[in-house]
Amino acid sequence: MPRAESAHAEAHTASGKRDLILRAATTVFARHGFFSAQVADVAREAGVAAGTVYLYFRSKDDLLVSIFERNMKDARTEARAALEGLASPVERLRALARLHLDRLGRDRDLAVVFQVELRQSTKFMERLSTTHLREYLGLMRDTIADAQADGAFRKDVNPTIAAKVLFGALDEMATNWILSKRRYSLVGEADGVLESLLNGLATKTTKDTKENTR
Amino acid sequence: MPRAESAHAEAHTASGKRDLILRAATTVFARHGFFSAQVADVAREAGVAAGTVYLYFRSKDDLLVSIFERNMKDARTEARAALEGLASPVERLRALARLHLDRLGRDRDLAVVFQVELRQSTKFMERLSTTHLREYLGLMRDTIADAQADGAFRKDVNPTIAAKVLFGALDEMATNWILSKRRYSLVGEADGVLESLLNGLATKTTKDTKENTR
Amino acid sequence: MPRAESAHAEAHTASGKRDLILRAATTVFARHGFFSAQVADVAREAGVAAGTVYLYFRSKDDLLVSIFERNMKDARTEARAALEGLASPVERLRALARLHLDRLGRDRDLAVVFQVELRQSTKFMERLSTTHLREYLGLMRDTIADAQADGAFRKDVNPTIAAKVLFGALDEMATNWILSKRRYSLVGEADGVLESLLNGLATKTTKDTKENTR
Amino acid sequence: MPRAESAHAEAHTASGKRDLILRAATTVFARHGFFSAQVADVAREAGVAAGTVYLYFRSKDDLLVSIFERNMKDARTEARAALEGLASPVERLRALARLHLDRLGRDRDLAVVFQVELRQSTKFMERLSTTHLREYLGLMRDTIADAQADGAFRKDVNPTIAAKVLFGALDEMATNWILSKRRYSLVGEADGVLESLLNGLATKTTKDTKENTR
DNA sequence: TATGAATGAGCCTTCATTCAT
DNA sequence: AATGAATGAAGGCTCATTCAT
Repeated sequence: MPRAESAHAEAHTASGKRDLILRAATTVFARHGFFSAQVADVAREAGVAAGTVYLYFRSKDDLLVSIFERNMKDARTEARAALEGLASPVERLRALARLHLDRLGRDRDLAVVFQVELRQSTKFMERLSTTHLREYLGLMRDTIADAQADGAFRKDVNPTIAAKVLFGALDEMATNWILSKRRYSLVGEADGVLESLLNGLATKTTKDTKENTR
Repeated sequence: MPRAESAHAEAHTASGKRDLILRAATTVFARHGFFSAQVADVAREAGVAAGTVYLYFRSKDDLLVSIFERNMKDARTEARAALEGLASPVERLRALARLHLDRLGRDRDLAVVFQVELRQSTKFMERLSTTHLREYLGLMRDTIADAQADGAFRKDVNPTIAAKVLFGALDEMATNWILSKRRYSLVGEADGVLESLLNGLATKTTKDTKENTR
Repeated sequence: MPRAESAHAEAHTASGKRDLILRAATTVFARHGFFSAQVADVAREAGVAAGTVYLYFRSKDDLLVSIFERNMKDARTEARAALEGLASPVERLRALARLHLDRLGRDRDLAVVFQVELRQSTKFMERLSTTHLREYLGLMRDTIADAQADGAFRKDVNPTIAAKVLFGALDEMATNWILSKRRYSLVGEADGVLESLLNGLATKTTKDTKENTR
Repeated sequence: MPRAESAHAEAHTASGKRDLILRAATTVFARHGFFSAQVADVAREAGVAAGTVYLYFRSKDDLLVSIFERNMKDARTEARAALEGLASPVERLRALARLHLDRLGRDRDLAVVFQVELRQSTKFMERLSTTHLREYLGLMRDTIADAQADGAFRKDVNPTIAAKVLFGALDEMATNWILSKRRYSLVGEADGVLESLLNGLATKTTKDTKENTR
């Protein structure tokens, strides 16, 4: 997080104030919920006047969307860098899972906004899922397909379904973590999820029986 | 209002009108989103006056919570009946997954409310997750533990994590289904999810290597 | 209070039920205030259905007005009987004052309605003051004029003003009594008021000086 | 809106707008009654938007209470100044009575609010009577006690009762004045009230007889 | 007569957004 | 660029009254 250095220092640059407000919005939305939160609360948290928010954002909705866009952009950059050196598709999948949980686990307010507030209504959901999320799921699916081509993954599993299973599992880990009263490492869950999913729950004997016939 | 005829038949019993309103609320919340929807819309959809809603429900929030409670109760009853005859833990897990997706897949409006609208804010989320959801995850975890005791499942997987992975995967299937423009059978996804999860993505050779070392 | 015998017995006669509801309204209006009180509360207190109230009264306003009319009628009857045997105007005035405070002091709920709830708005006030109150003040004024004719009262005091002073003093006693946390006899205040007013506050010497010149 | 011109001059100071709204509320409450009056009416009368009222007042109730507080504060200031130069307790009592009626007589709308609207319910009444009114009655009682110590007033009258009689009499004068169709000077009634009360209604002969024995 | 479920008009209050300074 | 006072649309909820039974 580059802005961690000094929020005050950045307040004098245009993009610095934009980030300042976005950061405040994240905190406030996480604390009160998007609908209950007032734009005035965000402004107060950011230390600016209510009107100033509208110099940087079109609307309250735009604040929420911008939090998403901003962080997805960062996440993409981070992911590109991390995946670059990894040749093995399996390793890339593991890195993806760890990045996903690490990013949310580092910032609880952000996690709340991503896991709860962004799912306000189908209006947001559809908008998000048809763009970034589709892309993210696509990346997972492709990586899984690569692993299948490699021979590392079984070829008789639909990579699209497998990607959704993985994403869903990670998503659930994140949601559970923010709702839990216990404080534990979210990224620490990544290996457990992957282990379950890569090697399966069943013992070898079970695996041979044809259970999935109707 | 096409349902007005059948609704009329139910209108003469107290619980009939309550159900009528709950049904209308599900439709309206799914269509407009909980926050955008107006109580007056719900009333109009149900064919009653706005004030009548408040004879059966304390508040707009109560409508949302009641949709959840009502359906969880039904689901529990249905689940109990379905699981009764199944001795094998693995079969019970499969039944659970199918029931989960079948229930949501049968009623798209209900699915939207469950997958989107009920996750409005941490206020609802916490309330729901600390009661019904905890119980549901607990049932999955216990069934998985049973399978481990049976020897059907590997013992070196944490059943709590495995339960979350399964629930998360099913949840993601449901969310993808409602957001998708394509019309397909949601319950049909159950087997694919289970197959991925039971037998894992990895080929046997991959499984033997120690991939999950950091 | 004739209805004291048995409210239940009277519930079977038309006027009995009317009185029952009026009694309930007095209690409820005193407890919650006229505007906050709901017609349904009155009905519940009376042990009848909400709709039944409208068989006996035109509106909620009518309940309030009827409480007033009913009690003024009783008061008039009582006053006529009490004043009949009294020849001395001064004694009649004293009897009037005692009756006034005694009637309110016997029934705290009624007192609250008379001292507070009936003064809701100029709408009620004007209606009441142009009828019953005018008559009541007129009775006081005439009695004072009689006392002046008798030689018991000074002739250089305007009887209209004196009547208002007396009524205002009694009214204030009643209002203070209902707002006071202490429990004391309201009618017991009558003599003190009269003593102050008849003989004045000033000592004889003071009385001779012309203080009331501007 | 005839007052719009002068109002405009005040609109530029924060307290100016607050006063503007309070003034409008007094007019509207006097005209329609507190409960029938709408906040929107008050806003319209003040020439501001409905929401603006809530920038200066917490609630509709707060408007009513603020009218009271505001005027009691003014009245106290005025009374302190007027009483300062008066050594004689009797003169002070007379000044108090005249101030009381003069203040209400100068502003009919204010008088209506004080005499009628503020007596909405025991909720308001108790709140007001336990603070300002208690203090006001206390001031009257102390002044009467001073007059007794001076020898100007008889010592065998309870000053607390005498204070209530005086206050009640003034209060009744005010109420009669606002309900009367006739237009006359309210403050002009002060001397008549005091004359009655100071010197009493009874002639000297009557005074000697012990009428106040039961 | 009596019921009480149903009605629906009405209102206080909130708060995203604007705009004069 | 920044302010924050002002706006006014919008909606959840109440409750007096009605009416089919």
